[in-house]
Amino acid sequence: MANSKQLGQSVEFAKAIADSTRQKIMRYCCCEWRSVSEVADHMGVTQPTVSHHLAVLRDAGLVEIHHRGKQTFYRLDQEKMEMCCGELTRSFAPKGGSTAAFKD
Amino acid sequence: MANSKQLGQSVEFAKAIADSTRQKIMRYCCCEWRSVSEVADHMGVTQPTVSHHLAVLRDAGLVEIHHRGKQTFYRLDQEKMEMCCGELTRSFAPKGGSTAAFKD
DNA sequence: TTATTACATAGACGCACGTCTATATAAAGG
DNA sequence: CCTTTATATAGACGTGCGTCTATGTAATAA
Repeated sequence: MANSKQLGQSVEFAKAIADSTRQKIMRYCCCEWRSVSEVADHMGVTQPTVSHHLAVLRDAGLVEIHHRGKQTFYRLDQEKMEMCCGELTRSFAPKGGSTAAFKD
Repeated sequence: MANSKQLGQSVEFAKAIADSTRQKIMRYCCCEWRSVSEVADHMGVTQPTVSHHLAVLRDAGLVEIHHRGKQTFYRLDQEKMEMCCGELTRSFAPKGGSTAAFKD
């Protein structure tokens, strides 16, 4: 039952980022540690909704977590993001080199 | 150009590839032109299901289309794929360079 | 201890999505 | 014309997902 790992990884990654609210959270948590309430205040959704989305990102391994007191801080794992995007590129754009996407 | 459109593009792209059947089709149509029935025969789903998934990929601009006689051929647009993956990387992994995803 | 704060979890609701069968459309041939 | 082949489309059905409210849990302070 646990076959085709690589494909499952890319599918799980795509599902994790396939939501506008989640991508907003990802952008907000991209470069700074953010608490749950901080994220909830910054966006137009409730705190449980934010917790749900952060749990999805956590299960996909896309965020780092850090506890301090009563608060929980999340930050996007940029390395993991780059790895997943790179895997997508290698899977679905094998013809291209590594520079085609970075033309100015 | 509107920066807010980029977000919508990334969400639409993620939604388009966030399905295992669709990713299988994408892999099968990655480097060769494939007819609809050819894809349906290669996978375990019906022809209308394949047509549906190809329509989703077409609406997202991820496949090229070519008609010949009664048949319709599809091929994954690798350039578009690389552009979308690059946009994801630039959005969610801005710290990394263009080579970090390929480290061992 | 109790109260408060921050977050997670459970359950419900509605909508979107994947898959199917049935049917329509278009092209090629008899 | 009619038939066959290849694909697209419509509709139905079940499942998954995003969001909410209500509640549980852990940490801090009085």
